[in-house]
Amino acid sequence: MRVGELADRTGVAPRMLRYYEEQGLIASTRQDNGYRAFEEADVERVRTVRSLIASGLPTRLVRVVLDIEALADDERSPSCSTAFAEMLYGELTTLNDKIACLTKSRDTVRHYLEHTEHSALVGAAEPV
Amino acid sequence: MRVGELADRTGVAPRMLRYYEEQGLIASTRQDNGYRAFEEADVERVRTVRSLIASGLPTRLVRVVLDIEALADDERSPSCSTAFAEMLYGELTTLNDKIACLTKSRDTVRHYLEHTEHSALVGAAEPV
DNA sequence: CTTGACCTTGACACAGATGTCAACGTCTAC
DNA sequence: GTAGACGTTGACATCTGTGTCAAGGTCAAG
Repeated sequence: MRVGELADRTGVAPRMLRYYEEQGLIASTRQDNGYRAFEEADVERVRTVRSLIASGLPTRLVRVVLDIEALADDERSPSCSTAFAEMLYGELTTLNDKIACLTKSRDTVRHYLEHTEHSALVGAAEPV
Repeated sequence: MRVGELADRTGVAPRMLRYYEEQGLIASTRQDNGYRAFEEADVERVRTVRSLIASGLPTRLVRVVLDIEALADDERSPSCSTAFAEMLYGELTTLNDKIACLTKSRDTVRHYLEHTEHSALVGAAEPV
């Protein structure tokens, strides 16, 4: 599919899709006419990219996470440099901190809403 | 305490503390000489602000979360406009999405690390 | 009184994510 | 073949969160 369709299906502007490609977060082949060609799987990938970026990860880290996700199934006992592993471990810690912080905020907001006369709204959000 | 001490104790540059104040995320009184005066509780508050911003929340939302947190203990059955409640509900959904996305990425990274020869690193990170 | 550490405000600069626009090529439909 | 929708690249603008610096006030120590 071309960039416009991918944009329609993900809700992400073509401009940003090109930017993500430039940053190495998504890939495309080229048609004879120079148009980008994306695959079905890119729809999911773009959604993941969006979420990760919205969650405060810089593109450079999004790339790492996606790369790891990609080889997770094949290479089950991978070897990597200690430096890389330590970097990942640092990021793991950062991710845990972010999750903890967001969870606390989420609970704060939810508890607040539950105590307003609009508490019915909260019904849908399942506790974790 | 003055801005320098708060900076030392939070690891956040004075420049950013003034910025956060400008954005309404923290408050200070002024001494006679014009110096900002912060309270003990601001140390925690600044840490919270940092975490929330690092988690991708824009300052405008950080303000809302902190405001809610502040009145959570006093006003237990607050009344607010439907529009505000709906906005909060929307943010609640966003927070849940971010948490889910970060959790998935965290698990991806952790599982990867566990399968490398550096798996010993992961020991500290408790599963959630 | 001077020095040095700390504070003030204000400005300018920068990076990352994003919007917008121009100039131009491609393709479909009339 | 021309119009219109869509694609391409490249440039510039904007917003946020930051860093840095200048010009100046405050204050404690020598």
